[in-house]
Amino acid sequence: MGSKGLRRLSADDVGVRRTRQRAAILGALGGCVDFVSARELHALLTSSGATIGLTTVYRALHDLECAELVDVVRDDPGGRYYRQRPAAGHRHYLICRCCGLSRPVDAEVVERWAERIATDSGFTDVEHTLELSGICADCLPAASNGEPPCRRPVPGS
Amino acid sequence: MGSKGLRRLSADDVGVRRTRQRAAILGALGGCVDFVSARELHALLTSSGATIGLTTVYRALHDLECAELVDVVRDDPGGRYYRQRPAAGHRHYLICRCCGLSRPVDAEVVERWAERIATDSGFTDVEHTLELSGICADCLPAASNGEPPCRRPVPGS
DNA sequence: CACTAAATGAACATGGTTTCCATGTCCATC
DNA sequence: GATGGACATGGAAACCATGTTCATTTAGTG
Repeated sequence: MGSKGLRRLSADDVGVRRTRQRAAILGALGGCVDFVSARELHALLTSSGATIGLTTVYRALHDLECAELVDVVRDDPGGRYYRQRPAAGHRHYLICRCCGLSRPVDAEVVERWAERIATDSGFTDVEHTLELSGICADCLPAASNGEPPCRRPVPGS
Repeated sequence: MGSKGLRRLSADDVGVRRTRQRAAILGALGGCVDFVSARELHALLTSSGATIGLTTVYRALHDLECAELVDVVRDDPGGRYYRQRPAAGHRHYLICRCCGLSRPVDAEVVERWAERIATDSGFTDVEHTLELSGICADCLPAASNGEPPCRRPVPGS
């Protein structure tokens, strides 16, 4: 397995190849505004004509995750959802539990807090995960009627 | 399924019974300092002589989670780990990726930040999850040698 | 003591993710 | 143009935590 991640996905890099499949995955990810699961991405790709295996999608997403080129959130049962990282640096999101709408939030405060915890605690190599979820304005009417999720069963608390 | 949660686990509550198994689960949870998985808890209970089904452990932990009497963290593949909530209110933890040592951290800053996001965003019913992980001082020597986890394969980034 | 809803637990189902492994593809070299 | 090794692919099967079913047991009540 290509456990080195696909750094820049350029043919110049040693040990990482640019393939039709990876290009397709990157392309599809770029076209998604919100978070998608590996299966959703695979369905998207195959339904648009691409020939690609589910395994390959999982692998590519995993590599992208290691390379920190995508952001990941988890839903309640533990499923992973991926989104292209909008800019440099570590981003956090506020996600609608109903429709999956995702919006990056500024978490500078939390970053600094986490750094302080790290130095104060005696722990090294401290990492953090942070997820915010709620009901967006569009979904509020439906959600308050106890209706099921509008589009996708995305992240939970 | 007991979808009402086991509120106070007192016989006064209508519809919730105190059983040998639940008492054992609560007892075992109380005896654990750090996070345990459902399976670990089940193993702990059966190996100490109790007769209890894995299903029952899952159900009880789920109920406790709903009742907010336990805190939950997830490891990388999505498994859940439970710990008795140390006091009232929402707690966050710093957990050693190597040995599983868990230490509650004061996250007032984050709580307030999350509330502000909630009001600013137009989202309602905003919830947050936050996890910190690192390598504790005791594990640092072993971890830096690339050795495998000391005791348990607990949470990751 | 009898009765009933709640709880139990073994077997089975589920579903997302990972591993296996045979095959395919790319690239440098001969 | 052929060769070989490293990297990549993908279908099938394994994995594993969790959910579901349902016959049986049990707690607590009347």
